[in-house]
Amino acid sequence: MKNPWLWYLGFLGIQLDLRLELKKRETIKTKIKEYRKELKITQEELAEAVDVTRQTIIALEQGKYNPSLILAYKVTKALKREHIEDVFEIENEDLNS
Amino acid sequence: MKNPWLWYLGFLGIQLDLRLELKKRETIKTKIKEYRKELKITQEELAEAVDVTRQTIIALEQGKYNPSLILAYKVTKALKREHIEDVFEIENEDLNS
DNA sequence: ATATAATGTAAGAAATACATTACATCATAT
DNA sequence: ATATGATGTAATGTATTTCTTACATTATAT
Repeated sequence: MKNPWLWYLGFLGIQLDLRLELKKRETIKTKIKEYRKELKITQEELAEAVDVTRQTIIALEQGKYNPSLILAYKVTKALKREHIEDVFEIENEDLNS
Repeated sequence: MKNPWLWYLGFLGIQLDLRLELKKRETIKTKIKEYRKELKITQEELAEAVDVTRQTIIALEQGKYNPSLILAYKVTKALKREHIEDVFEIENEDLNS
């Protein structure tokens, strides 16, 4: 990399990459943790109730991914909520992922 | 396969396999097609609106898979419905998949 | 202070949602 | 009767969810 302009372009590229990465991985805010604590159940118990691993619950609580509809529904019911949207807050920001 | 009992067991196994296969792939009834026709839009138009391919819309209309939450949400809004559950009817049968 | 329960992190394998391409069928209009 | 638009099927590839295993950290109780 001799040419500093090319180098700079590369740098911009990396920045863009990081932003896209954030945009993709970021949000899908959920109230799972909040509601789970209200019900005084552990991650493990919730996991068993909806038939996934504890890792999956952790990832969901941290908004790390976009769950399948059925899983979102099961979690909603396990947390005694009526609508999926009560637990998973989907915002316009998420809508370009 | 000389022993007919073994053969029969194998046969039962295949039957079970087929049933499980159905159970997995089957349902997730949706009203996508119904609501889409009400709005007089084509599969292609809906696909563009929610930013997936037409193949994906076809698969969803046929209940061929369990969409991601965000996709389910986008489709719900594109069809002018309030709740995801209005469009995707998740039933107890689906809950062991 | 230390054992134990609960939560978090990481990395790789497995399953499946979704994309892509190409072609087939069906309906409707001309 | 045939062109055209809308819908359906199939096969293969890519991306992301979910599982598995193992270990690290934090909270709680004794």
